[in-house]
Amino acid sequence: MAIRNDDIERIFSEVADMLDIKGENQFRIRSYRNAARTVGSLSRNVVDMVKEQQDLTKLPGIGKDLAGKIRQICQTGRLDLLEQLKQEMPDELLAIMDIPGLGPKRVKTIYNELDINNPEDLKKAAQEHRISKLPGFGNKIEKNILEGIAQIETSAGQGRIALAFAERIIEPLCEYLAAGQGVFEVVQAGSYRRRMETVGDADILVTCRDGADVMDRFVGYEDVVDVIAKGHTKSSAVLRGGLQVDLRVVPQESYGAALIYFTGSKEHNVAIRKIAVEKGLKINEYGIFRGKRSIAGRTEKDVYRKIDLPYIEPELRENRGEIEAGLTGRLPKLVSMDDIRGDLHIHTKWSDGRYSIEQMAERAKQIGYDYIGIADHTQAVAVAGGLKPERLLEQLDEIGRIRKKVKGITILKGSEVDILGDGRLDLPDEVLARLDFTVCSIHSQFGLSQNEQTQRIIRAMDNRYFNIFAHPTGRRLGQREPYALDMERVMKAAKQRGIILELNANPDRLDLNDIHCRMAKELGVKVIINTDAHQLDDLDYMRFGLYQARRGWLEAVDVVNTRKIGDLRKLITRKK
DNA sequence: GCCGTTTTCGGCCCGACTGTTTTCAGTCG
Repeated sequence: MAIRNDDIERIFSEVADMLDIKGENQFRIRSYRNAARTVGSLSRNVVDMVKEQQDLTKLPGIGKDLAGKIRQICQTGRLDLLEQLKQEMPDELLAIMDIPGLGPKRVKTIYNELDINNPEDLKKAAQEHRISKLPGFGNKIEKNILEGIAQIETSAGQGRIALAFAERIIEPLCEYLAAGQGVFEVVQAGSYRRRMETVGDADILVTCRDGADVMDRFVGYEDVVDVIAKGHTKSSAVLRGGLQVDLRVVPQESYGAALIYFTGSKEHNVAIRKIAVEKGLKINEYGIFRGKRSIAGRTEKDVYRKIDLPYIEPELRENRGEIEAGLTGRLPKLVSMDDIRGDLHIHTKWSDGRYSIEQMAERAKQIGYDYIGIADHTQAVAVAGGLKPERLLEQLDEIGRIRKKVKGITILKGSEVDILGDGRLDLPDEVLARLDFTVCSIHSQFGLSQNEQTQRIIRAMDNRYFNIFAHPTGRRLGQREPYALDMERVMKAAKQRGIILELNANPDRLDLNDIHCRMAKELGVKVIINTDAHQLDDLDYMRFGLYQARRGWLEAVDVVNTRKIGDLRKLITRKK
């Protein structure tokens, strides 16, 4: 089985957790956690880097020892150290660590004193009040453990929620808070502001006259079902539906510093604090300090400037090289909505869309686009009403008529052509030749092996009418895992053939992900952000695609639907 | 375990809240 980067990430993070329970050196543990993250956010396959005998110690946080361990995992699929740790303690203990309020120390105590190593036994012990008798434990902790277990049991498999869904919960809460007496500013921070594809909890920052008032108002919100913590400056509550909200009240002069702190990521913050320390400064959520004197804090920009960094866009704050880029003036100028001129993956009533070609075109015109591309399904996707070649040709004639009617926007004739199991395209070449462009995609046989799937895709790309590879991994957030494919090989094949990769902006897909976008940029593969709209409002999904593109460091030059129609046409015309 | 114009040792980000304790450890972000 091919080892993926996230396999290595998981192994290292399990090692870190187990070393933590053992009470090992905190900094050694941190090294494993850092390494897990480094590998997890890498835009290249580590397995390939090992095969090519690249120097892994060039990676941040990877030294000689961890490089050796990575090689071992890549070559054998396992890590001796982890196996050894599993001999020393049951790995079910890691499940207990997931319970809120239980960290390594308490888990260790529970395990040593009561020989409990799984959530079921723990639940039983708590019900029998054996936990509260342990040293350092009490009734409250015991009660919290039971609630935590219950929470995990009910929300099992739920976890993080999609960004678009979080938006519908967080925005109304912010409006509610902003309407409170004496409130100056309410701003969303956290992973939501960094526009991560999923959000684990909401982080909201408030400046106001009186913190206690805001906290009272917060816990009084109609959707609050549980208050986890409530202080003068910081409170946490759970909303109906399970989303946890952390609210922080900060003084206005600390607004920028707090926004940085609360936006994260944690890793970004650690990195900038480290730079501050090297300069004899200290950054916390109240400002940036020399000794006890605050030297900045009102705006984010001020704080960054004091450590010689330019403003860093929230989407970049993952400690994936943005700090080094900032220090050397190489930060990307991220693509934005103003750059987008069109959308080339639009469905209509002709297949499984809900509106007519004309309606979709009119809406696109309202948005301000220069062009759109109609791309309905082909016959193989029968459940979606895929078009047979004759029907598609009729549709092309219809688009010809609509072009005369709807002025001020170019309507391109396209098709979402199904990639068949053997790598053929679902339309004969003579029909493909009549199209302005194709988006090609997979809707069947998700279960092929990585090698088979990759070959299938590359074989399809050999067809000279293959322009855009749509929703490349086929994942649906929280519903369907991506099919197995070697993204690096696929991208290299796309690059050779002048094929564009789609970043599908549908919030359930967001496919490519951020790391893939970065990979495309580094390999020189062009990306197109399409909404895959099936109805009018879906056209507004473009912003979610943009968020993801920005997280992947993409600039307008990397994204083809920022081009004028003439330049776009050139990019989707392949050499014969 | 990593890292280095204070390099091969001695550092490694910072603070709030909770619960148990009576001055602080543990957890979290």
